[in-house]
Amino acid sequence: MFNKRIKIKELLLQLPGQHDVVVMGWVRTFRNTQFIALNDGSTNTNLQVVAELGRFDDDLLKRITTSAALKVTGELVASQGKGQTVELKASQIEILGDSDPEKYPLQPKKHSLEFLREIAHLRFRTNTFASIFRVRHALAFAIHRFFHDKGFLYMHTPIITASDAEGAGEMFRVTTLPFDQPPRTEDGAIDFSQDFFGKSTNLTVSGQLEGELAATAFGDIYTFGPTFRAENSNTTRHLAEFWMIEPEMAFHDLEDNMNLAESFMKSIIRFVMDNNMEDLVFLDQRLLEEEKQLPADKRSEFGLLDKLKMVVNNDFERITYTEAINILLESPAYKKKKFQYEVKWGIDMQSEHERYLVEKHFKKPVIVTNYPKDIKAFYMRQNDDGKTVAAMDILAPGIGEIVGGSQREERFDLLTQRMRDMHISEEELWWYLDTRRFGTVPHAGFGLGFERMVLFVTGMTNIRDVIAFPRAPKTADF
RNA sequence: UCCUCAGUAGCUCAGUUGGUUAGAGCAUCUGACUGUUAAUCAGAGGGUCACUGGUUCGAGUCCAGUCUGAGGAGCCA
Repeated sequence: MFNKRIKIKELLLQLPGQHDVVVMGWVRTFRNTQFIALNDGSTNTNLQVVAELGRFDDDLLKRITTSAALKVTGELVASQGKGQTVELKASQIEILGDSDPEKYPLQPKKHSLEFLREIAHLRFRTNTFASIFRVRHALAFAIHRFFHDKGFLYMHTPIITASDAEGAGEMFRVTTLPFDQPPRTEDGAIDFSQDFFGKSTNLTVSGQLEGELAATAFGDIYTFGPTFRAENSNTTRHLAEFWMIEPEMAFHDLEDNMNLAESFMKSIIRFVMDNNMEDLVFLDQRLLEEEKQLPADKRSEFGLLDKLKMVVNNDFERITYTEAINILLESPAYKKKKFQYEVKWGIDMQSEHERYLVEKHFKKPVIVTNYPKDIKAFYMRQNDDGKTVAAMDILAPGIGEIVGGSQREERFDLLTQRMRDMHISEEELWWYLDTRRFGTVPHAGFGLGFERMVLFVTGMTNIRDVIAFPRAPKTADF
């Protein structure tokens, strides 16, 4: 029977005097053969368990080592010590699972994030990662709540797809064909008609096209699922397997889209501030400590909490691509030739340009709209100027692009023309084009990289630290 | 994939111009102490200096290649 157990987060709120309290958790430290710091993952605040001298056998005390799992029964009493108001005076201590101190790699001290990445299966037992993953959970929950409250339908779009026309990068192939001796057609090509699905298939790079199908029946839908990109990207903000949120709304234009994206981001950040303040305070302090190591000019201008408050309480800056280029052209950075890459209308902005806009010029999230059509995807709605499309990217300080979206091209002729220009097969996407054949409507949507959002809210800087078991080039452990 | 930097004890790191037996703090183990807060004090054990090859009388140190990691860039969310 484990259900008498009370979680430490809940117990710490209670008044002293209760008897027969049962807690279970893992030992963080055991000080002075008397004081056990016990953690059960419900909060970073440890419960101090007091094993009074002489009350327990030496054999038992020796087994109370870092990360051993314990069941403790006792009385909640006011603490005589300074670090806590209440503590648990143990009457019974049971070792549920031993932890060999010679082999257990975590110590009660600061570890580097690089080292913890190598032992990702144990890093949840550190305060930093416990806070990150509680915040990650809260964000995921807040996302579902936000859309549910607005009457959106949660769609599960396929993970295996036969379409390679989504145009969002390299894909992972899915096949059951033997890779050493695949069947061949007469002209020597691999014969996918003999493969499991009877055609060439891949892991999805986006659920958007399927999302549009659902949106043109339900009105408002969203997807929230895993996404796979086989790009050889070795950066702090790319993964081969990541989670993406893709809302798609019928009867929405670009402005509706921006309004939704902005209120969405603010709403989920506010939810975390309302429900996980302890974790945010911890992460705020962690960031402050970490940045003390950096030279003054490399430090963030604001602390984590200040940054989040600012985002929630202020409107995002909204500018067009053309305005963005003009700001860059008139910037001191440009005049002093600080940019490595050329700035002129028509370029795909580089990281340094986006950084300048967000971190130097506006110092808050920026929504850039109406990009040149030549640098954007085929499905984005063409503007009347003939040069730009109704796209919008939200750029966040320290992260870069966090949201990418657009109003979709709902006009059949313009869409198919664009597909021909960009050599995208109309035959293969016949089902997608059907939405434009039968009751087409203005609609819009966006994609938000979930891990990038978690980075932003936790103040972490490497995306591999905000997903439990990161998949990236040469990395698929655990 | 490209550029830069790094790889020395379980962890974090020092190691001089190439020169005898490679060091420190923390962790671990042993003992002491006991209202501690990453407890403290004393002692002990712990190393294929990433790997392969080369230069040299002699390589942790110099050179080449490989692997791994970090930061930046590209691709993007």
